[in-house]
Amino acid sequence: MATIKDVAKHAGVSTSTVSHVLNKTRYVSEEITARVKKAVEELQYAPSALARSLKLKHTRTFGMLVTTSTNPFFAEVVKGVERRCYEQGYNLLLCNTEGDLERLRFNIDMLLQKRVDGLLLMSDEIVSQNLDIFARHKAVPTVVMDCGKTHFPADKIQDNSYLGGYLATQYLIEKGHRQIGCITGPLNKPTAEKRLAGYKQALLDAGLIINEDWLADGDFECEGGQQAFENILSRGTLPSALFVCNDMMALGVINSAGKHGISIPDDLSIIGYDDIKIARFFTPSLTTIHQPKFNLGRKAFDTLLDKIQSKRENDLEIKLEPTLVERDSVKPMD
Amino acid sequence: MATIKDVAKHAGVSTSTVSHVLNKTRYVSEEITARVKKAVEELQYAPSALARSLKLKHTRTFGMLVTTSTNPFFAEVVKGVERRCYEQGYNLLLCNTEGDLERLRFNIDMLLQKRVDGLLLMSDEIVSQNLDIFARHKAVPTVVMDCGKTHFPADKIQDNSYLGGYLATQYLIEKGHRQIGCITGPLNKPTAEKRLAGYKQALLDAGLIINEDWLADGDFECEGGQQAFENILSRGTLPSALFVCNDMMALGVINSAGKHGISIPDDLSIIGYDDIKIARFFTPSLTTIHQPKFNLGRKAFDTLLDKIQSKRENDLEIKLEPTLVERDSVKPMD
DNA sequence: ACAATGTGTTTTAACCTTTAATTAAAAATG
DNA sequence: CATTTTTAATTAAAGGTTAAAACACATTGT
Repeated sequence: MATIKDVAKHAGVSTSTVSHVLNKTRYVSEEITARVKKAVEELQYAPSALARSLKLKHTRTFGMLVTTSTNPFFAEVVKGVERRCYEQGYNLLLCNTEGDLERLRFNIDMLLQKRVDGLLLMSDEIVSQNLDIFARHKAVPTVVMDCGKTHFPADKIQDNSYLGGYLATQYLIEKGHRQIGCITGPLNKPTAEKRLAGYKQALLDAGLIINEDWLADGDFECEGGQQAFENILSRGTLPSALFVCNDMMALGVINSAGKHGISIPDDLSIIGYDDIKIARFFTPSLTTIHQPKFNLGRKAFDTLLDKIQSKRENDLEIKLEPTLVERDSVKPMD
Repeated sequence: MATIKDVAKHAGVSTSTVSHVLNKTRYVSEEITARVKKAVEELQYAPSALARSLKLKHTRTFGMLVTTSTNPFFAEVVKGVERRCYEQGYNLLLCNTEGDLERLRFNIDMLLQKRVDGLLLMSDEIVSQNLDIFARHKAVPTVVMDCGKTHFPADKIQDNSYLGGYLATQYLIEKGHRQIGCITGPLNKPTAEKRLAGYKQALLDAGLIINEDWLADGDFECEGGQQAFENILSRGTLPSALFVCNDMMALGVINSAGKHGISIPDDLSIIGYDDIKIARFFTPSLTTIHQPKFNLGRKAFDTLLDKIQSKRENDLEIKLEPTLVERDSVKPMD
């Protein structure tokens, strides 16, 4: 591996000059520039980002923590930030926590030792967790991408799950439904809790009662949706519509309903949440609350970059609004 | 940010001693060890992986390139390698190519400048591409995770798509189907091509004819599956069964079939490929060819790690065999 | 003619580690 | 007790880069 020294020697100049022509960081005469470039070419020189970062005190690398990158929702957000990384010449170190707090700590520690320039946190476990880990390191610009408080300073991108929950339920009511159940996420997660709150408020505002028999909590995965649905099913009569708090669980309940001969939307209307890419390809196409996932990823990246470039001190709180997307899984009641 | 020097000064020892107690790389007396540890604690010292890597000439970081990490198949494989990374104390730099060759080159260059210890390539674009980029850098251990030849040395993990295609088609035949169509992936991709070849051979072996009307190619995404299906539909009579070359496209055709009032599996049997996690939650549950995705990711990581640790020179070729998983999307013909 | 200014390049220190070589002190040996 | 061996620590170089400071030389103004 050729180093900058080799190039310098080969071109008969100093390393400093080589550095300057490579980085265009000050004028170097035509002739020498040419000589250096030729040497670079001949030696197949590729600079060491390691040495560069050591000196420059930045790595052009962000670290990102997610609960599970296989979850389509997370996957789409991650892709949004990754795309932006590419556009801005950054790299992304991706870590899954899989709900393991130890893994979370370990990963953060590792990322900080690797001196990432910023941290993107989309892992519910963090919230309410007092991360001593952060104390060990210089404060790194951080953006956290779920609601809930943190014990450390960070920008926050909020998805307004409360509004989403309200919107979904309101839509069902508009369509004439009066018996509306809800399959929530794990209620210790702020997003899940807020969607439920939105649901309840919408019901309340419409003067409808909340039937506990039609409430069940899942795990934001297909399995959990299925189980929650079976749960509700086992308790007797079904509602006419169900607000399922994310699309993955909705997939689970559609599948489960099918097995019980319950037709969606004829026997039961369903509205989901997230609008993951495959939602429109469910059978029936899923009516759902759209989350601007790509934008969320983009915004998170941009906020981080801005914090670094502008040396902004205060912490931002950015709200992204959900919208309803109407497809075929909700039947109007007459 | 405290450095090792600060710790040394604070503990009244040399940096070298601090390094030794931190890395347990040689005996240091009880007393001094304690003093150093105390200093580390008090100064909240966290070593710089950057400086460390510069000296040690390894980064404990792998780079991974995929076409799109949102595709569940890729996502699951990525997660497999990421899990293994965590277990072995590595980090993963994830890059999407999104089919863009320029982006591929740029990313590889970046990863190599960052001095990743190894490269995992799961991006079809590479194949048949003569990547001059590699010449600029020291040969980095690489494993490529799709079939097809490469112009550079690398370990290969192969998924035996030919066998998978054969298995799928054979299964349909066993179930009594005689009119069997196929929706392929983009035929310039080796995996797509091989699955088709397996399909054809199975048909041939059973003495069945290949009806071109029942063949269409998609893009390995939902949309492509839909279009391909509409395509076949528009050509007249449907076959009784369809081998759809990945699960995402299968989702698309199930959705499309639903819209045309075609019932799966009563009117049309479908078998998919990949066995992505959500396949069992399709309606009906998708019969499909299981790919050991997690194992693929794991194997890829392990092969890379082994190459590095054992300094193996030759290139391995590892075959992972697909298996059939029977669910509800194929109806036996009587 | 000579100081002042400007230009293009080099020297050198710094970034933070690890580790081979070295030293100093203690322990063992004859 | 003098000498060798062992042990435990330190010194200093190396890893590959950047950039401030220094330098050498040419140009300009008076």
